[in-house]
Amino acid sequence: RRWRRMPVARPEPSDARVIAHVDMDCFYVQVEQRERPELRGLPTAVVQYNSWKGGGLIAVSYEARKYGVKRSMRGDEAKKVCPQIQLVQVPVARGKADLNLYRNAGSEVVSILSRKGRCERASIDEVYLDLTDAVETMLSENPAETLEAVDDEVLKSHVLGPDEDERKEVENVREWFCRSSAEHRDKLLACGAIIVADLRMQVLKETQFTCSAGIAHNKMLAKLASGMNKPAQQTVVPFSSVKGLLASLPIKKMKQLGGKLGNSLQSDLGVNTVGDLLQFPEEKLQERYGINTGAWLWNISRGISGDEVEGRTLPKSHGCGKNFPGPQALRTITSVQGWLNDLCEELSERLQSDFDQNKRVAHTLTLHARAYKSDDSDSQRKFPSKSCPLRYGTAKIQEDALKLFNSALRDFLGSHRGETQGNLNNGWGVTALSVSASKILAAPPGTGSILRFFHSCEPSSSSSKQNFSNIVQDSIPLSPSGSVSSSGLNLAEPQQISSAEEAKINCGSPTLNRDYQKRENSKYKGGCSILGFLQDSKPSCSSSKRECAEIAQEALPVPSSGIEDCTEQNPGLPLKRSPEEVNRVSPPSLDHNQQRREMWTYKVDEIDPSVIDELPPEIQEEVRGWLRPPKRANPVKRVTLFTQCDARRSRPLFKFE
DNA sequence: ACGGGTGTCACG
DNA sequence: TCGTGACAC
Repeated sequence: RRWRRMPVARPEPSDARVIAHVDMDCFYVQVEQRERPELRGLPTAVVQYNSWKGGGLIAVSYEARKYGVKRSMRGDEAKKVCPQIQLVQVPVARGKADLNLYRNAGSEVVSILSRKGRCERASIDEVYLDLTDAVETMLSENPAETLEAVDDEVLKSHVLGPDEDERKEVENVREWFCRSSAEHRDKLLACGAIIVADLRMQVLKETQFTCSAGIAHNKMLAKLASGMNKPAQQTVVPFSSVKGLLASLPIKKMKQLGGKLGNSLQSDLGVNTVGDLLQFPEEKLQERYGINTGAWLWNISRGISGDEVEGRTLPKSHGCGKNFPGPQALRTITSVQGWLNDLCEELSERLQSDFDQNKRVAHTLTLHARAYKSDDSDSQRKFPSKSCPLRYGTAKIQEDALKLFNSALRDFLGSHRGETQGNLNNGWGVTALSVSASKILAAPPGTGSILRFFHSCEPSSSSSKQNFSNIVQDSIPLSPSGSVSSSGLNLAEPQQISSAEEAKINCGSPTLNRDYQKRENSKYKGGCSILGFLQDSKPSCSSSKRECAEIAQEALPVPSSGIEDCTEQNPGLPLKRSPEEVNRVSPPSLDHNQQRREMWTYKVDEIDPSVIDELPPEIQEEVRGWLRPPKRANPVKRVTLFTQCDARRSRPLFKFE
């Protein structure tokens, strides 16, 4: 048995750190209660999809918990145990739950919590803070007076005592701080507690949300502590209390041990508490669970965890997905395509807003699905994930996602006698679909102007029947080399499955019920269609368009898809250049990545410096790093693009060869 | 046929 | 590298 996914053991830093974990209280409920204040104080739960058994609960207020309402109950069950419960539905968009409201609320909180110290967004409603520096300066500047000046509210914390059973707690941090036996480490935590209490108060004032927090010397203990006194309270774990705390702590309460590994520890080793783990020598644990996991287990049983707080307030990926349980399973390419289009549309919007807000672009598109095949006994067989370079623009993403799906479906069905034609299939059904965008990096400076430029060219309404570019795109034959993505996948459509439906794609009319099976594909809209059009432009298009296409290819930090590489359809234009011809700008960390280097082709010395100022501070720093010592390129002829749509600027933003 | 939808990470 | 699996909320 291999144990994957366990964190790698890292040595604890020599100096004591002050780490906080902040956890929003029943977050989705609070967000909904802020929207509808009349729900405040009432037993409330947030449900999604309430038509089947009242929907599934995903957040439960503390008032409702008193009645025994639990997460993962059905709405109907909740009504039984708590008839007066207020059930609020998650917003629905494009036929699926839309969590943007909560994501945005989470961002509000992060922006406040990140004011002090390094901040890691651990999930939509959880944050880790490294307050070591803040505490050290606080302690060095005014040791004792700080505490005098501090509001009493801010001094309220639960402080775990050293005794295992008798959880003697101190409520007032000042007393605890000033007690004679106080160690330096404890004073650090006390200051941390004050900072955290203050931050939580700011969160409450500015967002109306309450949260709970844990303050300790590492992430693991801070996380453990944040859940010990909820809601709206905070808990400190002094060093001297760690042993006693862990000794009696059920192993499954520890993060990462709530699943199979925790089960194995219980049933295979008879370990029920973290303390029980102490008996096992590191080698024994490594023998059974592997070097890394074994070492990690040995460490956490002693309260040792060196994981750093990553300074990251933004997500590393965006995904959209939906399940189609049981009878709802999708059984035709057409219905899959319909849903894929919806999912991709949402993803595209989220990518656009990530770009607008954070100046970041994603580089990889991945499709995941679950499917069954009834003919084979193996009912829930493994449906492979597939990925490809991500091209911006809704229509592009939709197109690529469908190709990924078809490619994966072919693998899934295997070399099988799958005489799948039309909408009839060999008993396959898709029970889950999702698309995600990853490898999100800072956009090269000026990308925004380019995107805006193309955006202004595009029709304002994305919901109108904008089939022009789709017709163009659909009519483009895949070149032999274009059908193979850079990752080596053959994404050519399985003709026997989809060609019939593909032909009908543009004839559909919108439906209200999203029943993609009965009606032909309802929506196959052009999103960023001009950009797509330009990227796909063929020799037949006008020369000015070809120029634009080239600009798009060259300037956007977005790979032209490996699926169909239109550069080969633009003969005579200098689309490909060797690295020696231009100074290419790319993040130093990716210097080894040949593929990515070829996508970014700015002349370092010709980037308008003012665009850098538009970037968020964290990204500015990175970008400035790329801009240092510009080496002189050989003189070349150039094409200059003036961005007419950017009225603020009179200078050309870019010059291209 | 279901906690759903998202997100992160280690590993081969 | 990509794809998988595990885990969490």
